[in-house]
Amino acid sequence: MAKRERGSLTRSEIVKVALELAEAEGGEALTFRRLGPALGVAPTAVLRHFRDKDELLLAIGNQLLETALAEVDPAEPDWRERIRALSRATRRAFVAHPRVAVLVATRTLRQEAEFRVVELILGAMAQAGLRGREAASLYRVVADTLLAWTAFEATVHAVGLDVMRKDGLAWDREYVVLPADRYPRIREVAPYLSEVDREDQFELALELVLDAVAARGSAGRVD
Amino acid sequence: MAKRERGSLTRSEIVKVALELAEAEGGEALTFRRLGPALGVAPTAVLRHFRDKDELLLAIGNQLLETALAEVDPAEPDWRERIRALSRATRRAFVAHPRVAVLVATRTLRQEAEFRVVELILGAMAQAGLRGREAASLYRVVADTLLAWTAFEATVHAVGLDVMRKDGLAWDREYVVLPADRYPRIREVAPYLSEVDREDQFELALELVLDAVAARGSAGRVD
DNA sequence: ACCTGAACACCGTTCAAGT
DNA sequence: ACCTGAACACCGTTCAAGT
Repeated sequence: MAKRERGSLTRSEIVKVALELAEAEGGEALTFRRLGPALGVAPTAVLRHFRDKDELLLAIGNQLLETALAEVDPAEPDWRERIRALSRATRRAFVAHPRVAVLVATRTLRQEAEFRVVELILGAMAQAGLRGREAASLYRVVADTLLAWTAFEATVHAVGLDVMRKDGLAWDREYVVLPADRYPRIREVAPYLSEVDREDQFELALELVLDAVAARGSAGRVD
Repeated sequence: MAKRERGSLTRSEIVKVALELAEAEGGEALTFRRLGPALGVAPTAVLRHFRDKDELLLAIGNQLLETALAEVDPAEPDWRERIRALSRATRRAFVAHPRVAVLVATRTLRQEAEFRVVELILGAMAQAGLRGREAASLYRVVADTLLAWTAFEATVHAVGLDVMRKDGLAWDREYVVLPADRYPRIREVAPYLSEVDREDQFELALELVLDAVAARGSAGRVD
């Protein structure tokens, strides 16, 4: 534990170390009592910078989104490509920190980075030709699809790391052994389920939504 | 606390009371120390029926899915309608117990009811004309879309109940107040965001996926 | 076989006290 | 202003003991 000068503890360093701690030792290791010492400080010192644990969690989520946003070129002229870039970057950022991602992916962050993401998606909707009510509706489909898939993928990866937990998606090892007479379809498709590429799935779900946006927006398109 | 005979504590009663307790007092009230007395029993007695808290949680999730499945008519001949019925029933079951739903919606349950859901969706894929690898791929899009939206909606409702928490999706109250120069699109669309009907959104996302399934399956359709 | 009660090893958060 | 240390009110889980 490095010695610490008095004013040297910052929110951003706490977030960074918390992220590392949770990723290295698992989400359940993310406690003030372990985080303090990891920062070279008393467990309660962190509470001088974050009101409570939830505020720390949301800040960590914001950090993941910031990382994703940094990879997106806002000058990219094609709105579909802009959404793809955002989606892939978000997926990468969250999957790179799966154990933390599962803790924050389903949360509404209400932080800077989230607003920027919303603005980016809404900008794409507008360029696709969507306005008002319809823009809001399709925005939600896009945003929630991104959010949902990201959360899902993060869960899969986190579970892969936490070999201890009984949770999981080991279709090949578990589902194949089910009684074939009661679950004939699962039996049939099980070998393919285990080899489905998650990145391809993510792209596919994304394209379905973008197709819908394009179809509905084509009347008023600006490009 | 009703007096209890010795062998009278069952898994199904524990699940039922746990569901009620969590729904009435919030997810964080779902502890063995509170659940025991609610059942008229010592806190640790529940551990005689569930290995640990996680096993109890998965059993609660299974219970929600059972409720949903009971509403689906497996004899419905139209595969799209079967998926719609399943999706709506799942949505209803989870939204009816939002505080519990957020705890279990993103989990892989590996219980009876989950297998039945998978089998049902895969059956629909087969009837749509999808086989093997493609059936597996589109199954995942359908299942994950259902799962993700259910989790999302449950979160929104749970947050609505937990007025205490800072979390939420109060677009109308919060986002409108953002600096318009930095977030012009949010400013424009904010009023519509708050009035988007979630059930419609759910249906829309679902239809997009069903359209994709129908398009890819039309070659080998069985009907 | 099923349940209890004490004990163990943890939590987040508050708050008076230190520097 | 920032940090510490003790204290408070909780957790899940284990285990010897009871019936």
